[in-house]
Amino acid sequence: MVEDSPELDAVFHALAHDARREMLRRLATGALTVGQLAEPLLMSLAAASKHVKVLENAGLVERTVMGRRHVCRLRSAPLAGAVAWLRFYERFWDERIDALERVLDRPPAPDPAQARPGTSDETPSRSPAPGEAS
Amino acid sequence: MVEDSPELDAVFHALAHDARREMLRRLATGALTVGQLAEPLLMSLAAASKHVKVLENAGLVERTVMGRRHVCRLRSAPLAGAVAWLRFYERFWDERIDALERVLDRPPAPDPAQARPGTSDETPSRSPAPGEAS
DNA sequence: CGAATCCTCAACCATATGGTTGAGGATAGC
DNA sequence: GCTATCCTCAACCATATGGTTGAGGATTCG
Repeated sequence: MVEDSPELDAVFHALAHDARREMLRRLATGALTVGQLAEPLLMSLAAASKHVKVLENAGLVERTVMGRRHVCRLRSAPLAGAVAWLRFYERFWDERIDALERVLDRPPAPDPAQARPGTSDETPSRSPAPGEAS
Repeated sequence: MVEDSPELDAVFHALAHDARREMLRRLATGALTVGQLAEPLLMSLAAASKHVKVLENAGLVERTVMGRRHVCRLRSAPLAGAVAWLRFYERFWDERIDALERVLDRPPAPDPAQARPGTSDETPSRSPAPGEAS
Protein backbone atom coordinates (compact mmCIF):
# COMPACT_ATOMS: atom_id res chain seq x y z
CA MET A 1 0.00 0.00 0.00
CA VAL A 2 2.68 2.34 0.96
CA GLU A 3 4.07 2.53 -2.51
CA ASP A 4 7.75 3.11 -2.27
CA SER A 5 9.37 5.56 -4.63
CA PRO A 6 13.08 5.54 -4.10
CA GLU A 7 13.41 7.50 -7.30
CA LEU A 8 11.25 10.31 -6.03
CA ASP A 9 13.06 10.14 -2.72
CA ALA A 10 16.34 10.70 -4.52
CA VAL A 11 15.06 13.58 -6.61
CA PHE A 12 13.44 15.46 -3.76
CA HIS A 13 16.43 14.83 -1.59
CA ALA A 14 18.71 16.17 -4.28
CA LEU A 15 16.62 19.32 -4.45
CA ALA A 16 16.62 19.80 -0.71
CA HIS A 17 19.95 21.57 -0.63
CA ASP A 18 20.59 25.04 -1.89
CA ALA A 19 24.03 24.26 -3.24
CA ARG A 20 22.57 21.53 -5.41
CA ARG A 21 19.70 23.69 -6.63
CA GLU A 22 22.26 26.31 -7.47
CA MET A 23 24.19 23.77 -9.48
CA LEU A 24 21.12 22.80 -11.45
CA ARG A 25 20.30 26.43 -12.05
CA ARG A 26 23.73 27.01 -13.51
CA LEU A 27 23.68 23.82 -15.49
CA ALA A 28 20.53 25.08 -17.16
CA THR A 29 22.72 27.62 -18.90
CA GLY A 30 25.04 25.00 -20.28
CA ALA A 31 27.40 22.20 -19.45
CA LEU A 32 29.90 22.85 -16.69
CA THR A 33 32.78 20.99 -15.16
CA VAL A 34 32.81 19.92 -11.55
CA GLY A 35 35.35 22.61 -10.83
CA GLN A 36 33.19 25.27 -12.40
CA LEU A 37 30.20 24.09 -10.45
CA ALA A 38 32.20 24.23 -7.27
CA GLU A 39 33.72 27.63 -7.88
CA PRO A 40 30.95 29.93 -6.63
CA LEU A 41 30.15 27.75 -3.66
CA LEU A 42 31.94 28.33 -0.42
CA MET A 43 33.13 24.83 0.09
CA SER A 44 35.95 22.58 -0.90
CA LEU A 45 36.07 20.94 -4.29
CA ALA A 46 35.64 17.58 -2.62
CA ALA A 47 32.44 18.74 -0.97
CA ALA A 48 31.06 20.04 -4.24
CA SER A 49 32.05 16.79 -5.87
CA LYS A 50 29.84 14.98 -3.38
CA HIS A 51 26.92 17.21 -4.26
CA VAL A 52 27.43 16.47 -7.91
CA LYS A 53 27.32 12.81 -7.08
CA VAL A 54 24.03 13.27 -5.28
CA LEU A 55 22.58 14.97 -8.34
CA GLU A 56 23.99 12.26 -10.53
CA ASN A 57 22.48 9.64 -8.29
CA ALA A 58 19.09 11.25 -8.69
CA GLY A 59 19.54 11.19 -12.43
CA LEU A 60 19.56 14.96 -12.61
CA VAL A 61 23.09 15.26 -13.88
CA GLU A 62 24.91 13.36 -16.54
CA ARG A 63 28.65 13.23 -16.37
CA THR A 64 31.06 12.95 -19.26
CA VAL A 65 34.67 12.44 -18.38
CA MET A 66 36.83 14.45 -20.72
CA GLY A 67 40.38 13.80 -19.89
CA ARG A 68 40.98 15.14 -16.45
CA ARG A 69 37.79 17.09 -16.25
CA HIS A 70 34.29 15.90 -15.69
CA VAL A 71 31.70 17.75 -17.70
CA CYS A 72 28.21 17.80 -16.23
CA ARG A 73 25.01 18.23 -18.13
CA LEU A 74 21.52 18.77 -16.85
CA ARG A 75 19.11 15.89 -17.19
CA SER A 76 15.78 17.27 -16.21
CA ALA A 77 13.64 14.25 -16.98
CA PRO A 78 13.49 13.12 -13.36
CA LEU A 79 12.11 16.51 -12.44
CA ALA A 80 9.06 15.68 -14.49
CA GLY A 81 8.25 12.93 -12.05
CA ALA A 82 8.54 15.35 -9.18
CA VAL A 83 6.27 17.85 -10.85
CA ALA A 84 3.80 15.11 -11.68
CA TRP A 85 3.62 14.22 -8.04
CA LEU A 86 3.16 17.82 -7.01
CA ARG A 87 0.57 18.50 -9.64
CA PHE A 88 -1.90 16.32 -7.79
CA TYR A 89 -2.03 18.95 -5.10
CA GLU A 90 -2.66 21.84 -7.38
CA ARG A 91 -6.36 21.64 -6.77
CA PHE A 92 -5.78 22.18 -3.08
CA TRP A 93 -4.03 25.45 -3.37
CA ASP A 94 -6.64 26.97 -5.59
CA GLU A 95 -7.79 28.93 -2.61
CA ARG A 96 -4.46 30.62 -2.70
CA ILE A 97 -4.16 30.96 -6.41
CA ASP A 98 -3.07 34.52 -5.96
CA ALA A 99 -0.13 33.38 -3.93
CA LEU A 100 0.77 30.90 -6.60
CA GLU A 101 0.62 33.44 -9.34
CA ARG A 102 2.72 35.74 -7.34
CA VAL A 103 5.47 33.18 -7.21
CA LEU A 104 5.08 32.10 -10.77
CA ASP A 105 6.07 35.09 -12.77
CA ARG A 106 4.24 33.56 -15.65
CA PRO A 107 0.61 33.63 -16.62
CA PRO A 108 -1.30 30.91 -14.83
CA ALA A 109 -2.22 27.67 -16.52
CA PRO A 110 -5.58 27.95 -18.21
CA ASP A 111 -7.44 25.31 -16.26
CA PRO A 112 -5.79 21.92 -16.23
CA ALA A 113 -8.52 19.57 -15.19
CA GLN A 114 -10.72 20.21 -12.25
CA ALA A 115 -10.21 23.03 -9.88
CA ARG A 116 -12.59 21.74 -7.32
CA PRO A 117 -11.34 20.67 -3.99
CA GLY A 118 -11.76 16.99 -3.19
CA THR A 119 -14.94 15.63 -4.56
CA SER A 120 -13.35 13.01 -6.66
CA ASP A 121 -13.82 9.32 -6.90
CA GLU A 122 -10.80 8.68 -4.83
CA THR A 123 -12.18 8.38 -1.35
CA PRO A 124 -9.81 6.13 0.48
CA SER A 125 -11.52 5.48 3.76
CA ARG A 126 -12.15 9.06 4.40
CA SER A 127 -12.48 8.67 8.11
CA PRO A 128 -14.99 10.89 9.81
CA ALA A 129 -12.16 13.19 10.70
CA PRO A 130 -12.61 12.77 14.38
CA GLY A 131 -13.05 15.88 16.33
CA GLU A 132 -14.33 17.75 13.37
CA ALA A 133 -17.56 18.38 15.17
CA SER A 134 -17.19 18.99 18.81
CA MET B 1 26.18 34.94 -2.86
CA VAL B 2 24.41 31.63 -3.00
CA GLU B 3 20.96 32.79 -2.17
CA ASP B 4 19.65 30.66 0.59
CA SER B 5 16.15 29.28 0.52
CA PRO B 6 15.56 27.57 3.81
CA GLU B 7 11.89 27.44 2.97
CA LEU B 8 12.48 25.49 -0.21
CA ASP B 9 14.99 23.35 1.62
CA ALA B 10 12.34 22.44 4.16
CA VAL B 11 9.68 21.68 1.58
CA PHE B 12 11.86 19.50 -0.61
CA HIS B 13 13.26 17.77 2.40
CA ALA B 14 9.77 17.09 3.69
CA LEU B 15 8.88 15.53 0.34
CA ALA B 16 11.98 13.37 0.28
CA HIS B 17 10.49 10.61 2.38
CA ASP B 18 7.83 8.23 1.27
CA ALA B 19 6.07 8.13 4.62
CA ARG B 20 5.64 11.88 4.51
CA ARG B 21 4.43 11.90 0.94
CA GLU B 22 1.97 9.20 1.92
CA MET B 23 0.75 11.40 4.74
CA LEU B 24 0.18 14.31 2.40
CA ARG B 25 -1.62 12.05 -0.02
CA ARG B 26 -4.02 10.94 2.65
CA LEU B 27 -4.45 14.42 4.02
CA ALA B 28 -5.61 15.44 0.60
CA THR B 29 -8.77 13.46 1.29
CA GLY B 30 -9.48 15.27 4.49
CA ALA B 31 -8.22 16.13 7.93
CA LEU B 32 -6.66 13.31 9.91
CA THR B 33 -5.29 12.92 13.38
CA VAL B 34 -1.69 12.02 14.04
CA GLY B 35 -2.80 8.56 15.06
CA GLN B 36 -4.70 8.06 11.85
CA LEU B 37 -1.77 9.26 9.85
CA ALA B 38 0.47 6.83 11.68
CA GLU B 39 -1.82 3.85 11.41
CA PRO B 40 -0.99 2.56 7.91
CA LEU B 41 2.71 3.17 8.33
CA LEU B 42 4.86 0.44 9.75
CA MET B 43 6.42 2.46 12.47
CA SER B 44 5.75 3.59 15.98
CA LEU B 45 3.43 6.44 16.73
CA ALA B 46 6.37 8.45 18.00
CA ALA B 47 8.17 8.04 14.71
CA ALA B 48 5.11 9.12 12.76
CA SER B 49 4.76 12.05 15.09
CA LYS B 50 8.22 13.17 14.09
CA HIS B 51 7.30 12.98 10.44
CA VAL B 52 4.25 15.11 11.08
CA LYS B 53 6.49 17.62 12.74
CA VAL B 54 8.72 17.73 9.69
CA LEU B 55 5.71 18.41 7.50
CA GLU B 56 4.51 21.04 9.91
CA ASN B 57 7.91 22.63 9.90
CA ALA B 58 7.76 22.89 6.13
CA GLY B 59 4.36 24.54 6.40
CA LEU B 60 2.70 21.65 4.65
CA VAL B 61 0.57 20.62 7.57
CA GLU B 62 -1.46 22.68 9.94
CA ARG B 63 -2.18 21.23 13.30
CA THR B 64 -5.22 21.90 15.44
CA VAL B 65 -5.18 20.46 18.91
CA MET B 66 -8.63 19.17 19.71
CA GLY B 67 -8.57 17.88 23.19
CA ARG B 68 -6.19 14.99 23.29
CA ARG B 69 -5.97 14.55 19.58
CA HIS B 70 -4.10 16.59 17.07
CA VAL B 71 -5.96 17.10 13.85
CA CYS B 72 -3.80 17.72 10.81
CA ARG B 73 -4.85 19.57 7.72
CA LEU B 74 -3.08 19.91 4.42
CA ARG B 75 -1.61 23.27 3.62
CA SER B 76 -0.48 23.04 0.06
CA ALA B 77 0.61 26.61 -0.44
CA PRO B 78 4.30 25.85 0.10
CA LEU B 79 4.09 23.28 -2.66
CA ALA B 80 3.41 26.11 -5.05
CA GLY B 81 6.85 27.44 -4.36
CA ALA B 82 8.36 24.07 -5.11
CA VAL B 83 6.44 23.78 -8.35
CA ALA B 84 7.44 27.29 -9.30
CA TRP B 85 11.05 26.34 -8.86
CA LEU B 86 10.66 23.18 -10.90
CA ARG B 87 8.69 24.86 -13.64
CA PHE B 88 11.77 26.67 -14.76
CA TYR B 89 13.14 23.35 -15.95
CA GLU B 90 10.06 22.32 -17.85
CA ARG B 91 11.51 23.73 -21.01
CA PHE B 92 14.31 21.24 -20.77
CA TRP B 93 12.25 18.09 -20.61
CA ASP B 94 9.49 19.39 -22.78
CA GLU B 95 11.00 17.87 -25.92
CA ARG B 96 12.45 21.30 -26.42
CA ILE B 97 15.93 19.95 -26.19
CA ASP B 98 16.83 22.40 -28.88
CA ALA B 99 16.35 25.07 -26.29
CA LEU B 100 19.04 23.44 -24.29
CA GLU B 101 21.34 23.36 -27.24
CA ARG B 102 20.64 26.99 -27.86
CA VAL B 103 21.53 27.95 -24.34
CA LEU B 104 24.52 25.70 -24.41
CA ASP B 105 27.84 27.39 -24.74
CA ARG B 106 28.95 28.97 -27.94
CA PRO B 107 30.44 25.80 -29.40
CA PRO B 108 27.59 24.43 -31.48
CA ALA B 109 28.80 20.86 -31.31
CA PRO B 110 26.30 18.47 -29.80
CA ASP B 111 28.98 17.04 -27.61
CA PRO B 112 28.80 18.75 -24.23
CA ALA B 113 32.48 18.19 -23.92
CA GLN B 114 32.80 20.96 -26.41
CA ALA B 115 31.90 23.29 -23.61
CA ARG B 116 35.58 23.54 -23.28
CA PRO B 117 36.04 26.44 -20.95
CA GLY B 118 39.30 27.97 -21.92
CA THR B 119 42.60 26.56 -20.97
CA SER B 120 43.63 28.68 -18.08
CA ASP B 121 41.02 31.22 -17.16
CA GLU B 122 37.70 29.72 -17.99
CA THR B 123 34.74 31.95 -18.49
CA PRO B 124 31.55 30.01 -18.25
CA SER B 125 28.98 31.91 -20.18
CA ARG B 126 26.32 32.82 -17.74
CA SER B 127 23.01 33.21 -19.37
CA PRO B 128 20.29 34.68 -17.25
CA ALA B 129 19.07 32.11 -14.84
CA PRO B 130 16.51 32.63 -12.11
CA GLY B 131 17.98 33.90 -8.95
CA GLU B 132 21.44 33.67 -10.28
CA ALA B 133 23.82 35.32 -7.93
CA SER B 134 27.41 34.54 -7.31
C1' DC C 1 60.48 14.16 -18.14
C1' DG C 2 58.52 17.02 -14.64
C1' DA C 3 55.11 20.03 -12.90
C1' DA C 4 50.62 21.93 -12.71
C1' DT C 5 45.65 20.93 -13.01
C1' DC C 6 41.21 18.49 -12.22
C1' DC C 7 39.00 15.57 -9.73
C1' DT C 8 38.03 11.37 -6.83
C1' DC C 9 38.88 8.71 -2.78
C1' DA C 10 39.54 7.72 2.02
C1' DA C 11 39.62 9.06 6.64
C1' DC C 12 37.74 11.81 9.87
C1' DC C 13 34.43 14.80 12.34
C1' DA C 14 30.00 17.04 13.76
C1' DT C 15 25.42 17.03 13.27
C1' DA C 16 20.99 15.50 11.35
C1' DT C 17 17.67 11.70 10.32
C1' DG C 18 14.89 8.00 11.26
C1' DG C 19 13.83 4.66 14.07
C1' DT C 20 13.08 2.47 18.85
C1' DT C 21 11.40 2.29 23.83
C1' DG C 22 9.68 4.11 28.13
C1' DA C 23 7.64 7.87 30.78
C1' DG C 24 4.09 10.80 31.29
C1' DG C 25 0.82 15.02 30.36
C1' DA C 26 -3.71 15.94 29.01
C1' DT C 27 -8.38 14.47 27.82
C1' DA C 28 -12.26 11.62 27.41
C1' DG C 29 -15.12 8.12 29.14
C1' DC C 30 -16.94 5.20 32.70
C1' DG D 1 -11.92 9.24 40.82
C1' DC D 2 -9.93 5.92 37.83
C1' DT D 3 -8.68 4.23 33.56
C1' DA D 4 -8.08 4.12 28.77
C1' DT D 5 -6.66 6.85 24.86
C1' DC D 6 -3.87 10.16 22.13
C1' DC D 7 0.09 12.15 21.65
C1' DT D 8 4.60 14.41 22.88
C1' DC D 9 9.03 14.15 25.04
C1' DA D 10 13.47 12.36 26.25
C1' DA D 11 16.94 9.10 25.86
C1' DC D 12 19.15 6.15 23.02
C1' DC D 13 20.99 3.95 18.80
C1' DA D 14 22.40 3.32 13.90
C1' DT D 15 23.13 5.41 9.86
C1' DA D 16 23.19 9.30 6.64
C1' DT D 17 24.68 14.08 5.48
C1' DG D 18 27.68 17.68 4.85
C1' DG D 19 31.82 19.37 5.59
C1' DT D 20 37.08 19.13 6.14
C1' DT D 21 41.95 17.59 4.99
C1' DG D 22 45.47 14.83 2.75
C1' DA D 23 46.84 11.49 -0.76
C1' DG D 24 47.05 10.44 -5.26
C1' DG D 25 45.39 8.93 -10.17
C1' DA D 26 44.99 10.75 -14.58
C1' DT D 27 45.83 14.46 -17.95
C1' DT D 28 47.67 18.28 -19.88
C1' DC D 29 51.26 21.55 -20.47
C1' DG D 30 56.04 23.40 -20.58
